[in-house]
Formats: sequence, C-alpha cells, structure tokens
Amino acid sequence: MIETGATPHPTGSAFLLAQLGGHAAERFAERIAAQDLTPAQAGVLRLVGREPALSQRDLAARLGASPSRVVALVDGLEHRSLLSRTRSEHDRRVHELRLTADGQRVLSVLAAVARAHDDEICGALDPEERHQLRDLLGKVADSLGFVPGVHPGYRHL
Amino acid sequence: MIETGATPHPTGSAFLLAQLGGHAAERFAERIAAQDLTPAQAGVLRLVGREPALSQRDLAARLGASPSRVVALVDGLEHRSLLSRTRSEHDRRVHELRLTADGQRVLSVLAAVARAHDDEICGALDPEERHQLRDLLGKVADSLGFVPGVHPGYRHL
DNA sequence: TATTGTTATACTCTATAACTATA
DNA sequence: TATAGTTATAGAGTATAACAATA
Repeated sequence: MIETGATPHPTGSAFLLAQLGGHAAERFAERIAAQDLTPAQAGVLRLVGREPALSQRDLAARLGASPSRVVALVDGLEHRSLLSRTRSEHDRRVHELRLTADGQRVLSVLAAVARAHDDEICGALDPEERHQLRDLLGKVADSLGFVPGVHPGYRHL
Repeated sequence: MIETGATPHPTGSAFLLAQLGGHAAERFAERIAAQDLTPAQAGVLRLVGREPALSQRDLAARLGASPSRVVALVDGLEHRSLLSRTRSEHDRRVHELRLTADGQRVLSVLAAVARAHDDEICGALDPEERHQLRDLLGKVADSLGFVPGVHPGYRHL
C-alpha cells in the first residue's frame, strides 16, 4: 500500500485523514481475515443484515460496486451458507438476499470485532476526546453527503 | 470502490475514519489526475523532494511498496523529466533520485492542490474545529507510530 | 424494449522470484 | 556471498460488454 499525499501536515487534516483511514481499513481487514472474510464480504453481510430482501442490483449500488462483482461476492457467501438467494415472487428476475442464522452469527461477531478495532485505533484518546473526534468526523461526513450504508456515488438513487 | 466496515456509527470513529479517508484519497486522486499523476507518483515526488539522493530501495521502504514497483514508478517520472536517476559514486549499484526543475515545479503545484483539497474536505469546520480535528488525528497517528513520510510498516528501519 | 442477474473477457495494480551488475 | 536494481511472470481485484430469463 502506498500513502498518497502532500506535505507532512502543515495546516491540513486531509492527508492525515487519508493516511489514518487507510491504516484503519487495513487493520480491520487483518482482523476479519480471522473469520475468512474480506472487507467487501463484510460489507455485504452488514448491508444485507440491515436491509433483508435486498436485491443484488441495489446491493451493488450501496456498495459502489458493479453488479457483476456482486455475483461473485454473493456466490462465495451463499456457498458458505451465510446468506441465501431467493427469487422474488413479484418479479422473478430479482434475487432477494437474506442472512442465514449462521450469517447473523457472523455479523454479530463482526460487530464485536469492530468495537475492538475501534478501541485499538482510538485507544490514545480519552472518552471526551473520542466523543469530540466522532462529532467532528460526523460533521465532515455530513457536509460531504455521506449517508450511512450507502456509497456516496449512489446517494441520489 | 467498496466501503468496508461494521455498524453505522454507534460509538466508534474507526469506521467513519476509514470511510472519510477513502473518500479523501479518492478525491485527491481525481485532482492530481489533472496533472497526469497517480497518488503513487505524487508520493514519489513528495518523498524525493524531501530527501534528495534517495535510493530506490529506501524509497520503496518509505512508500511501503516493493522495489520492483518503484522501478516502473521512477521510469515513468524520469521519462517525463520530473526526476533523474544518477549512479552513486560511492556504490555504483545504487541510483540516486533527484527532482528536476520541472519536478520541483510540479511538486509545488501539488502542494497547492493539497491545500485546496484540504479546504474541500474540512470546509464544514470553522478554524477552531479544524485545529481540534488536526490535534486529535495527530494524537491518534502518534499513538499508532506514524512518522511523517515513512510508511508505518517500515518505521523501524 | 427494458431490466436482473450472469458469464466472458480484459485491464490495472501489485508482489514474488529469477537475473545482472556491482560490492 | 550479499545487495541494488531490473525483468518476467502471476495473482488479486475489478469493470465492461454480451447474454439469458423475465418483465
């Protein structure tokens, strides 16, 4: 992985943000590798867990990925019995995605992993500072149009 | 691009950090594409600008990339006359890397782009909040062992 | 005709291993 | 023998385009 960026950190936070974000993503990937999951797969479980009966097309939009990519992602998770595809009764073209009982178990493990991950990343901050950081990041995210669970590029669909 | 992650944002900042960091990196990449540069190339210019006569091997360590990858990166920049390779007189195996005059010009353009980029990302924050955010991120970065200009994986060399 | 999911294909990024030239 | 750089090769990840089933 290559760190992008400009000068060390003169006045700006954007470079530091990209650096830390990259590190956080990398560490999270390492952690979930223990459950044999990639970040993309974890994203699928998270989104399907939140929105049962999601179609592959809508999932692709929320992930910011192509529909063909979702096929492979769902194939793998279905093969491991973590989620199921069922044809919609209203429109037999669409596949409704749902977590299996195993899938829900894995999802709750992922939530615990995320908490531990968060403690690792923010461990240097006291509770008040963590709260401040979350508020500031939330403000930035809002201003950039981030909607939880929806890829920014598709937030208008 | 796929957003990794766990729950929306319950208590933790790590997911938001990864999300925003990814967005910031992506937007920076779009901006420098106007100069026909990739983030990796920008990183090379930045590091060689800071440490003239850097060897390709040391550059690879600082980037967190493989030496073979650096070959292609340097090839491209040398071909565009943004940096030069000269064999070291002390050890004729090593190539000393330096920015050309054009390379330094491009580097200063990159610095301006980084400032604009930063304003875009942090535009929703007032000056005091931006200062707070930078301090908090700096604290997190320090606790994780980040050294400016050196990839974390290689900070001990 | 338009849309969902699928397959085939190709492209980009990147690392590992073998090679060369120096030391 | 060991090291700096290079080349050859292969793998991962991903998108685009063509296709089949359904609307």
